[in-house]
Amino acid sequence: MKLLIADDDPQLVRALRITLAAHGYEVVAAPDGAAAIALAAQAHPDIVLLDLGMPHLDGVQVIHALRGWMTAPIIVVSGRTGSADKVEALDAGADDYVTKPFQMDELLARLRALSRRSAPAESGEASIAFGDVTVDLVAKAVSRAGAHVHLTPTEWRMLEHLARHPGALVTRQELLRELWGTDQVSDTGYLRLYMSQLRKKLEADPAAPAHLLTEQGMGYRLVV
Amino acid sequence: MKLLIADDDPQLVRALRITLAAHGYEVVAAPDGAAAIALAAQAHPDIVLLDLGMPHLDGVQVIHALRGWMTAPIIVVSGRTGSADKVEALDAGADDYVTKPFQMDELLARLRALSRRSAPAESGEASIAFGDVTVDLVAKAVSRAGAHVHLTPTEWRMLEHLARHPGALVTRQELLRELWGTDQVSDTGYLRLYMSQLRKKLEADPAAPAHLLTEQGMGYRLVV
DNA sequence: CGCGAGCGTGAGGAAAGCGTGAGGATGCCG
DNA sequence: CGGCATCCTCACGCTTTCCTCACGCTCGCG
Repeated sequence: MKLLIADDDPQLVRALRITLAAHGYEVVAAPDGAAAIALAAQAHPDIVLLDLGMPHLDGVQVIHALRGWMTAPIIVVSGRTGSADKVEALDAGADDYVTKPFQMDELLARLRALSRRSAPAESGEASIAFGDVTVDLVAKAVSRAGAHVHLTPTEWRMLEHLARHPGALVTRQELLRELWGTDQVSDTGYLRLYMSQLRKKLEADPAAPAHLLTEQGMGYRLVV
Repeated sequence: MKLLIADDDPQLVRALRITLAAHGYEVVAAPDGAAAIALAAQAHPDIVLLDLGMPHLDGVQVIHALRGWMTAPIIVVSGRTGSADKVEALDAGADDYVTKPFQMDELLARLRALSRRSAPAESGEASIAFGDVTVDLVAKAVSRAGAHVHLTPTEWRMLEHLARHPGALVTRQELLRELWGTDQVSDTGYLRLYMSQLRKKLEADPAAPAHLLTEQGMGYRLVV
């Protein structure tokens, strides 16, 4: 998560940089509006932290300029507490407005709230594909060569679990616990049966599976 | 734009309702947490305005409950100014936190900022079509081969929910929560009945549905 | 070359889930 | 008060799914 800080107060920037870096953010900083715009264009930050009281270029103008081409959330940090200033900044395109002085944990929480909302829009790992099969984890739908494939609930849950860990080995215990809520390792007859049916529905040659692989003595693996 | 206000102060609710209605919002209100959850399930608000200090159910619990199934932005309005309260609410899933007393124009600006950001994510199609049936989600009207089809309220809400997620599997829990606001998984007699009636009205052959499909053991799916 | 362990797959019965007709309960409106 | 639309309950028969059982196959190993 990359963060652009635009503020002309070196001490505040220093404090922010240390705290934010400690919380896993990558931080870049600019001391005035013009530099902030240039840096945003170059570094593509995920979130912008923008001070309103910078020299040479009004904060609202900076917001307008940024909003001209980027959609990342903008949090305004300002000493002005009047509602007119807040309204102006928010309507210019800011997503949040925090007044100085502020508690660091509140700023961090607001950062989390914004990144939480913008994250799913950007990187939706909602579906995975292997061979001519696509698995849509949100719609709970499976298609093969464009045609919808019908799965029973147990088949689906089994495939879903494998698809959520593509490439990883999934042990039999894990699948049993996931599908039947039991830790019984006694008989694994179910697994063999349902894996067989999945392969019949999804593999070109069920006898020689290319993606739903067996790891003898361990479990199963979905390779994409 | 529909707004849900959850607050136990009748005077504040009244003031908010008047101001927000004057700015073009459709307003529904609930006096406590449980009612807010039920109303949210029923009314599909675009934004939720949530007071933290309500009786019977903690505001944070309400946020968790809402976040379990809906993604609309939540603005917390609270008299508590401590950063710990803010962090807790934001991390529970709230999108913004405004402290009382607040300026109405600031709240309006924050509403605009949130709706601006969530609008493109949520905006689905205004109407969808399958077979010889057209579902107009804005006008709440259904036509088949050009002729208007009359649906009862429950039938409509069921179809609407399916139509808003075309191709996706909709679980029975989801529909029950949507139509009856309950988490009862006990008996699903309603669903079977209303689906039967929908098919009679919309499918060429109700016995062999082509679009309103059953996924045994899971739920229903509308394929276009 | 025989053998046992692990795996794949077909068949079939039991159980759960589903569709639908009939009809009572409820609320609305003239 | 009576007609009407809607919601919901109940019961029955049918379909799908689940799971057991049995058998054949592959592969590593002595």
